[in-house]
Amino acid sequence: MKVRVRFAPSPTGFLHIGGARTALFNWLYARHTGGTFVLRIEDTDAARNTQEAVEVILNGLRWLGLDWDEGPISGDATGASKGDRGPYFQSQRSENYRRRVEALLSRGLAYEHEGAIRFKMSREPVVIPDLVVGNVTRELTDREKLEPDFVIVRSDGQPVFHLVNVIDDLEMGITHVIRGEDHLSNTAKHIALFRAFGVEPPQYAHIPLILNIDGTKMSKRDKGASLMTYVEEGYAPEAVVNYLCLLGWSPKGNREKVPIKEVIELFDLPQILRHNARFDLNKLHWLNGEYIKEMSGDRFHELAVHALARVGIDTNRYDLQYVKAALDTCKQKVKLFSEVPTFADFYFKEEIDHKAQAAETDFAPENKPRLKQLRDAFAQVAKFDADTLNTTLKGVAVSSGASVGVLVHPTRLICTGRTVGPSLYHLLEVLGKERVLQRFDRALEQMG
RNA sequence: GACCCUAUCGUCUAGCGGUUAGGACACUGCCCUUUCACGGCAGGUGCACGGGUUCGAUUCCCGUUAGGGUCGCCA
Repeated sequence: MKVRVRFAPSPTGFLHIGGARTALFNWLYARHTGGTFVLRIEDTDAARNTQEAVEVILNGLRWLGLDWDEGPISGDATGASKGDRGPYFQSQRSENYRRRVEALLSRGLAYEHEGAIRFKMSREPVVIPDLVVGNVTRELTDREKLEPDFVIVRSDGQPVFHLVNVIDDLEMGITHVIRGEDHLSNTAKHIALFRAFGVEPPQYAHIPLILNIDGTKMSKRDKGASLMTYVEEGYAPEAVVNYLCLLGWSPKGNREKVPIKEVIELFDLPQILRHNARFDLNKLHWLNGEYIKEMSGDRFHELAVHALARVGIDTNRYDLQYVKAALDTCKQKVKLFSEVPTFADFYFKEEIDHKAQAAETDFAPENKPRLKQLRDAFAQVAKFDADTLNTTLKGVAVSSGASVGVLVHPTRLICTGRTVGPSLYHLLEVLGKERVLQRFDRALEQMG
């Protein structure tokens, strides 16, 4: 039987990083088995769910590169979708639910109570076969012993999650339910419901949760809980996906950076770890740097320009070759696109603000004659390239009796305003003689 | 309160009865480089605790502790 898995998020206005990981594992399993990945929107809470909230999810999945074979095409619940098992929005499936509830009612498996409809739940322990956790025997809690039956349709006529989730999985032919471990206990209800509908439940695989680095639950309020954080902070999607794969699963062989194609080949449900994992931003950061180093210059360029635009730097005002050359000096240096501005903003500013603390020492009075000499030497060079500038600066150091460092640091500060950045001589070359001399003149003037 | 899941360096993990317990991130030195980063070398830190089973337990079983989850007319 062909594998059919699904990701069934509720459009709350953001995509939780844990949800993204659940989507990823479903997608991986579908791709690994040659199965079908279905996207279903659980928008039963009409008041809260908006089209924009659905778009957030769709865009998040697209950003990650998790394409779905069936499901919505846009956030419009009544719009077109792909696949023949729709609708893929629960808000459009009321008739299916109504029919199913009628069937339960007529067979005496559900009953009305205070305007709501309750399902007659098994009083016996339910065994949950789970591909990750193993067989779990779920007994009733003391509270459930008081009242084992549970509401499937509210008194206002709205069906509840447990009901619609099961009906949809059943009608959409879902073969494997891969979801967060927070659903493990509730699975007893789902299994009972499937049987009430006369079918055996799908296979279950409950994956461990992602916790904060301190081991606490990651809630909506925690920084980093939303996938958008990583989009905005300048992470590359392939790095985020790779990192997420490493949480609760391992490619073995002491490997960390693994191309998604290989993950698809290696991935399988039984190897998923059973314990929760903490989200380690340090490792993601490192991994992101690895992906940046290997990405094409064009892709780096595109994402870096975007990062600069985010802080108000419009690179379009500059010559394309200049922008490319400038960004090339940063590619091997940054680990995050949000770091690009601090490495490259000086290329795109006419006036440089010098970091005050560094200026105190670098712009000391005794440095001024040496820097003036360096400025004039730079003005004389025939070819304004890194090698020439390197030898020129060293020559000035010798003739002025200063150490190279005494010239290097102020030069960096004069031209970039910062104490860290790209390789000095290369950055000078890219800036060009005109800008460099301008910046020297202005700084010399400020030194009084 | 009840029920369920889990437990290897600070973090992610390899391990599936006998290993000097391996790797990665992070951290600390040194080298390279007169910025930062990369790279190279070196280093410290771990099988939660207590009982079993076994010739032998990180590995199997039980308990304790700790963490997480669930018991909604939320999803």
